[in-house]
Amino acid sequence: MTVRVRIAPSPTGYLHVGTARAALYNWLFARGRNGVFILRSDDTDSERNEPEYQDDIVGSLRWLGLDWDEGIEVGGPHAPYQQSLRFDRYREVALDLLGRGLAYYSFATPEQLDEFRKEAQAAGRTPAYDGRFRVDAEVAADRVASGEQAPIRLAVPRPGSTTFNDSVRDEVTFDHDQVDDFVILRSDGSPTYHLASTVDDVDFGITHVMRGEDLLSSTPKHIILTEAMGAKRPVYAHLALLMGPDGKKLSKRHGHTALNAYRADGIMPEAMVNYLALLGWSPGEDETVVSLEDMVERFRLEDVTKNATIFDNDKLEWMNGVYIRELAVDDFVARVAPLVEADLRRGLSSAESGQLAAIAPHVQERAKRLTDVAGQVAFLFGDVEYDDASWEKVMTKPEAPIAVAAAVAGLATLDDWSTTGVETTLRTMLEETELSARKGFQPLRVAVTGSTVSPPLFESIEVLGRDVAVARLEAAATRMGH
RNA sequence: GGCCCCGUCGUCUAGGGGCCUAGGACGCCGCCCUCUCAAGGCGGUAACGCCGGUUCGAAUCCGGUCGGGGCUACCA
Repeated sequence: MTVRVRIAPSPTGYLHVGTARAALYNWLFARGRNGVFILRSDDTDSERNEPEYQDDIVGSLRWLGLDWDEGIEVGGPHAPYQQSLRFDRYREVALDLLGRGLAYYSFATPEQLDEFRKEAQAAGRTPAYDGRFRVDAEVAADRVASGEQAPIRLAVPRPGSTTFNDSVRDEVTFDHDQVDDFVILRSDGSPTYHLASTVDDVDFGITHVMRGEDLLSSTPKHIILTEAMGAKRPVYAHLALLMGPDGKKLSKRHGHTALNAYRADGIMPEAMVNYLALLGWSPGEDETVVSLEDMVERFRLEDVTKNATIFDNDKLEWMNGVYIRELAVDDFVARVAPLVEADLRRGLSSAESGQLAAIAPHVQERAKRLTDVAGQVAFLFGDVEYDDASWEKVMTKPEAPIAVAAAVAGLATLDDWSTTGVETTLRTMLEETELSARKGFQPLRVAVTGSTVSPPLFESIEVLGRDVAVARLEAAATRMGH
């Protein structure tokens, strides 16, 4: 039987990193087994759905490099893959269950239910609704026929229990008195999540349901429903939730929860995938940088950890640096050029593109995020902006004017304008002025780049060009009062 | 409150009775390299929540306890 898995986000918010991780695990599982990966939209909540979110979900998944075989925007044999378009089907299932006595119209009032739950809780019993206010089928039918609106609840078999074998958690059992007679169809005729989701899983032939642990205790409901529909239950695998640094469920106050924010912050999709994959899964050996092919080949549900995992930005950033350094230089330039232009708020001329390409290898190994680069190369494409602290720290020292003057003298007449030419000239300057490299070069760096921190000095000067470099040195000399 | 899940360095993890004086990675600290900052190299810091039990032997098995998390809607 071919493996069929799905990810089913609700378009009520941007793609959450936790959902992205679940999507990745499903994708890895499918790809490693010749399976089918499906993207479905669980958009039953018309109040909170936004097209913007749907677009973000699709776009973010694609950005990560995850493709799907059936679903939103690609269609497939079970189209549409959008719950809001399948309400008739859910109603049909609910009515069928009703007809077979497996579900019933519920006339319990919210007050009754509320009171029941309060009493149960006060008595230390479980507050799950057991259907005690259920009325006779004929009575119910009459009331509905006379126009009364009522939700349909599933009649959970009592007494009873549901046991299932979770692929990551092993055997889990829920006694049915922990499971209430939950609503499957609201009184307005719309389906609840539980109904829509399990009908789709059945209809779409889903074989493995991999999802967040927050749905673990809903699983018996889904199993009872599935089997009431006469279908075979899928294999379940519940992934532990992502936590913030304080151990609480990852939320906005911890920083970013939306995947798109990481993209905007200069995280590479390849790094994100690698990081997310290892957040709760281990290939078993002492490896941290793993190729996508390796992941596909080695991913197994049994190797997914049960522990809740804390999202660690530092490690993500480190890994992003690793991936940035692995890039071919021209690929790096291609990814970074638009960011530099955005920062400049203008396009790069072809000469400037050449400068960017020339300095690229030197900033590539210094970047942790793609967005770091614009700031590191800004000195090439505009006037110098002196960083106050840098100026104060370096240019007020007695050796600063000496070093700058000597550099101007040397560079202005340099014939061989190359990295080595610049270096030789400046090292000669060092000997003449009897300054250490540190003391002699820092003033030049500040004069030329505006900061004590920059790409390597000789390369920076070379790429800047003689005219600009010398002009900046002279301007700095003037500013120092010499 | 009830039910369910989970507990190895600060974090992600390896480990599945002796290979564990517990390994790797991030972070942090130190040294080296060095024109700054990074990168890189080398070294260091740091964990089996606790209590019992089983066993010749327990991070590994069992029980309890404590701690964390999830669910407990006509939300998803």
